[in-house]
Amino acid sequence: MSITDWVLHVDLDQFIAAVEIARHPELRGKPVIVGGTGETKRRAVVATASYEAREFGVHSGMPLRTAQKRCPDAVFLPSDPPAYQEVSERVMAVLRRFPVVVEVLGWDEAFLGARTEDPEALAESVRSAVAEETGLACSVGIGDNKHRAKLATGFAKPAGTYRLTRNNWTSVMAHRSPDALWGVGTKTTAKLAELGITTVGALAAADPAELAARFGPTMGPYLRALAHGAGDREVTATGHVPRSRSRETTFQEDISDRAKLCEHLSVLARRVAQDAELEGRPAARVAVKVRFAPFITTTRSVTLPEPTNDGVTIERAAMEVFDRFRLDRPVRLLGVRAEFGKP
DNA sequence: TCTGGGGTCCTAGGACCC
DNA sequence: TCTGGGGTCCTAGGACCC
Repeated sequence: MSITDWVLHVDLDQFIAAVEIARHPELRGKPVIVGGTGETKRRAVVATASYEAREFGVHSGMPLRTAQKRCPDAVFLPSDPPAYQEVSERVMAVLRRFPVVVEVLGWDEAFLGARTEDPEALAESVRSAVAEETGLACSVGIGDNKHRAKLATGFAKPAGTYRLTRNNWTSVMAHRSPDALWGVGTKTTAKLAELGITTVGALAAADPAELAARFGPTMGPYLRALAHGAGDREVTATGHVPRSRSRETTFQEDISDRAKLCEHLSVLARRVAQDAELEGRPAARVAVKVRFAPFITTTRSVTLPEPTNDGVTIERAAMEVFDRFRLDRPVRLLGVRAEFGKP
């Protein structure tokens, strides 16, 4: 009898939309789009669209305005993070009742580290327990590491299970575009295309030296390893220690007035200081982010003489950093981030 | 496609020191 | 002051993810 280590990736289907549908049952079967305040005229993007809305080409990250053009009959709802957080905690509690290690990835995702001979059976028990106790559907990817488990979930959706391991990696993945990999996006895919690499299979066979020359000594080999399906297999339940806390605001209308910007900056800085204090960790650096119209983003930062989460000090540091920006265009976003020192 | 908010990790250049 | 090599910190920016 052999006991095998498996990684399961549990991902709730259309999570935010599903929570809203659960509390507004009359919306079931309709295109539902959640994001911002729900007002489609405001600057905001889609957090989650229901499967019905996705039929119209609506997806996460799309401006609400665009979503409304594509799907004028959709129901638009405001985002309600505390509600999602609460449901998320209930789901995670269900997962923790299984004999597994649970590593939470976000509101709607978790890795499970499991010792079992039948991961499909475990996945099905998880799916039915979550459905029964929360009313939510989820999909489960089964893999021999986190990377493969995560990608497997994509093939499991909706409301299914899929197994991706070294045995079927090549047949499932080799022909796909590199951005199918977890950690490879459109930019890297475009750079790879310049090297003549347009598939996962080609990336797996690429010359490591050439990749290192293009992407650096760490990222180059890492990309090739990803294409082989390599990945971390360690699932840990220990909550992670945040590296930073930030707050940012996109203005409904661009602001040019310096005094108004300073007011916003001061509010943001104090909120960040509060967050840092709640975290119980002193900030070592303070960064200010300015997004100018049309969409030009720059960041400046400073190392504090001494780590602190004193609100006045953080606010003053943010102001000093802000002084270094040349405000030669209207500003659409301001942000403040506190970075914690190494523990 | 007039593009939110909250994060993480990597790279690279310059300063500074030995 | 015709000038090497390495280590580390600081800073800005890029890319990606949920």
